[in-house]
This record gives sequence, structure tokens and C-alpha cells, in this order.
Amino acid sequence: MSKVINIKSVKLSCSQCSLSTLCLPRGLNPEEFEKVASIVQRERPLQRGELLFEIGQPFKSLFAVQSGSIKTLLQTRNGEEQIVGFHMPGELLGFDALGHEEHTCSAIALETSSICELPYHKLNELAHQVPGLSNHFMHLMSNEIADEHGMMLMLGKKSAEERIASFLLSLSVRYSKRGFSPNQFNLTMSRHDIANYLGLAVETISRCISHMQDEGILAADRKYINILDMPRLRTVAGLAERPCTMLEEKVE
Amino acid sequence: MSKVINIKSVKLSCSQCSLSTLCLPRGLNPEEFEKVASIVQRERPLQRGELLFEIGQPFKSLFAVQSGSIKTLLQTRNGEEQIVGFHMPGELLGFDALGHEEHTCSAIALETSSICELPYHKLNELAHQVPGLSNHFMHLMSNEIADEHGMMLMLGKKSAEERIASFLLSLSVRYSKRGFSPNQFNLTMSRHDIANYLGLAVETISRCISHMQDEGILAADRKYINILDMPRLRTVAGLAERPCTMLEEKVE
DNA sequence: CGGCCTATTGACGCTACTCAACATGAGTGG
DNA sequence: CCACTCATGTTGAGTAGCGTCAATAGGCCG
Repeated sequence: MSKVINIKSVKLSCSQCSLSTLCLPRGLNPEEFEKVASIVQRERPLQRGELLFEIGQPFKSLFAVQSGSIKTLLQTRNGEEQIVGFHMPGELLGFDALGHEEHTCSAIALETSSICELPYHKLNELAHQVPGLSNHFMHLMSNEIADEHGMMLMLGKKSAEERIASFLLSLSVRYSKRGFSPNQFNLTMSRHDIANYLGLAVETISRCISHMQDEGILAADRKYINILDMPRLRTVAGLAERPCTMLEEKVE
Repeated sequence: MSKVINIKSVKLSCSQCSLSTLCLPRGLNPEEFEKVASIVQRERPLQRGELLFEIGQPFKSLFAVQSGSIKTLLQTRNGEEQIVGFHMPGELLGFDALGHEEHTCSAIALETSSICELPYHKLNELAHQVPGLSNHFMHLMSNEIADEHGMMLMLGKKSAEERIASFLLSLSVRYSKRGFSPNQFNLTMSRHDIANYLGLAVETISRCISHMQDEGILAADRKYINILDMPRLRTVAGLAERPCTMLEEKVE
């Protein structure tokens, strides 16, 4: 939206990238920083729908989203799919593959996306020279585990509307951390993707979003989301400390 | 069941523990092995229902189950709980806390359990001396992430019966890896815990298990499970390669 | 033996899915 | 430029699966 990116700037090094505080450890000295930055590879950007890696491929690298967004998904032999994550700039992908030597999920671009590749064997070499590097990745993995516990809570206990509200809040927080508005943003994924991720039907997504519009909590026009009443959205998401009475306001 | 453990054997070192191949890296030389083993602490066994750690407590150690079993769970301010894992001997706990400096879930003993404590700051010191140690833990974390993706698939896409069948299969595989029968075992958790973990109601667990008994797939008597027809259990779990027709056998 | 907790079974209802029709926007070719 | 198609999203009607409520049975412990 606010930045024009030309082809050359894709070759941006980590030192010019505002997201390096998310991908790389804090507190590296310039020399260490440059060591890590030097192993990062960048290919041409992925187009919408293109595969970054596929389930079963040998694991060679971790990937960081520099711009755009990526979904990761499982596929079963029945042809079912389950989206297990949406990844936005500054976030790393591929941790699930590290223990298996091969990818356990596929990664697909949701829009045109620039990706940084971090070859794992080089990371391993650097780990001996740059103290705190393995720790940094262990922290990221730990956060991913904790986040997925949160998803299990969503899928196991929350209602459709709670899931959607929580999902929008999660996006809001993540956009906000990247310097974008927490209230207005464009979804990069389809309703189908959201439904799949949240364990719901597409129609349920539409209906709940319409309902929250009627309630004045948000305004939505296809991909565009405008959160009008953040506190109530938090209440619907089940994050309020007070007992959840708002949905019964009109009853009786 | 098959082993009598007296009080002194609780002081068992890693070198005598048959599970050390699960907790600790393979391929350590005896010297390295002893270094790692020397930092492992063991307290008195936990009794059923006792807390190993609680959500919000500062993170100091990883824990390994030596005997017994542990459940980990999230708690929300609404008083909801979501069990996020069951841990059996040889499995490690606490990876979710590593990135937060504090525990993001609570751990409770399902039965009398012996636990090994691995102080994190000592592990970190050893990481410099024992190559492959951080890698080992990253592998374990990676596996946990991949497993949780599988749980998201369960909770997002599978029916009640598929979830229960998958759950029993998962236990079967894990018991089997530990030298126990894959067909007969005792559940260490209650129906309530299973229901919570799988995002179902207790009654649904009972009904599905009864139904699978009627179908001759398994025999169950409270905690005791006897899997009579493993292939069909796999089919019900949705793991069969052939289209899933078995549930329609009797229809029309 | 009595009380309590866990598990099972049945009846009923609600949430969210399925099926279907329709609307809207994007992309394509004449 | 418009007409056409296709993909995506919205809305409605009917329904199935699973949750809730309730009653009962069985095991465990004092």
C-alpha cells in the first residue's frame, strides 16, 4: 500500500530490512549480524498459488516471509486439506520439518510474495560462531508450539463466532506489530481458506461476518475488514474478563 | 504393571534408564552421556492430580517423564480448560515455555509418576560442550510442532468416531514403541480428559467406544482397551488408502 | 454398607453443515 | 466497449451430528 517496491529492492539485504528484528536474534553485534545475513538467499518472488515447498520434500532450509503472505497446509490421502498456518512478513516457516528431514506440510503463496531462504546446514555452522543463534530459533519454535496450543483451544472449545473473532484479532495484532493499522486491513486469504483453517464451513464464515456487521462490531467488504468496536470484538472472541453477556443483550 | 519399582530405584541414573534413547540424543560418547546425565535431577514421585508446573510460573527446566503419565492443559479466564497433550515415559515437557520465560500451560500427573528435571541453564552450558545437544532438542520441538498440526487436522476435520479411533491408535503406537502391547493397554486418563482433549463431550466418547465394541473393533472395560481389529480401527480413523466404506456396510 | 465419582445410555435440541440459488467482481475475447 | 464465463462470496431452507440434560449402573474408598 504505502511502499513501492521495484525489482532491485528485492535484493535487499537483512541490514536494510525492517523485519530483521523478527527473523534474527536481537543483540547481535554488526559482525555477527553480517555473518548471518550473508547466508540468506533470495529467489524471484512467488506468484499467488505457487508452492514454496511441498509435503514430503527433503528439508534443506528454513524460510522467512519478507513480503506477501503464505499458507501452510496438511494433505491427507482422502484428499482432505487442513490449513495449519498463515504466515506474514517477518515470520519463519519450516520448523515442523526439522525433526523429520522432510517437510510435513506444504507452503503456498496467497499473493505475490518475497521469501528469504536460510539454508539449514549453514545455520548449523554459524550456530557455533554466533552464540544465541540456536537459542533464538528455539524461542521461535517454542512460540509456535504455544500458538498451536491456542489453536487447539480454538478448535476444541470455541464456537464459530468466537473463532472468527479470535482470528480477526490475531490478524489485527500481527498487522499492528508490523506498523499497519490494527483496525483496517485486507485479508490475503479467501473465505474458503479461513473456513478451512478454523474448522468451519465457508457459509458459516459469511454468516458470522454478516452478523458482526449487523451488530456494528465491524464493517466488511469482501477482503476489506474494518474493525469498528475492538472491545466488543474481544468480548465475542471470549477474551473479556467479565462474564460474556453481550450476546444476550437483546434476549427477553 | 510388569515392574516393581522400589524407592531406591527412583534414583536411577540415565545410564540405567531404558528410555534415555528417547530423551537424550543418540550417538553420544560415554563421556558426553555422563555429562548430560549428571545435570538431571529427580524429586520424589508425583501423586495423581499433583501439579508438576503451573501456567504463569517462571520457566526453569524441561521435564522428562520417567514413569507414569502427565497431562498438559491451558486454562482460560472463563474457567474453560483445554488439554493440549498427554505425555508418557520418555517424552519431554515444557518446550512451550522456552520462548516466554514462563509456562504457558499447566502439567498435572494422571497417576503416580516419576519425573526427571533438566535445568535449562545447565542444558545451555552443556550445549557448548556437547555438540548435537541443541539439535536434539530442536528435533524434539519440531516433532511436537508436526504432531500439533496433526491435532489441528483432527479437531478441524475429523468426526467424533475418527478422532477417538485416531487417539487410540496414537496410544497404541506409543505403547508399542515402549515395549508394551499395541493391542491391549490401560488408559491412564479419564473419559472426561479424553473428551476435553478431542474437543468432544464425555457422552460422545462413551457412545463411540460402545459403537466400536458392537462392531467388534475393540473390547473396552472402563480403562482397559483391547484392540481386536487393528485394520478396521485404522479405517475408522481415516487412515485407510481405500475409500472409507465400512461405516455404510449395514445401510440399505 | 453407604456415599461419591466415573461411566453408560436415552431423549431432545441446537449449532453448524449441506445443498441450492443468487449476487458480485475479475478476467477474457469479440 | 460489452457480453460471456468463471471464481468467490452471500443468503436461505432443511438436516445431521454432536452437545446438553437427566437417569441409572458400576467401581472405589472410608
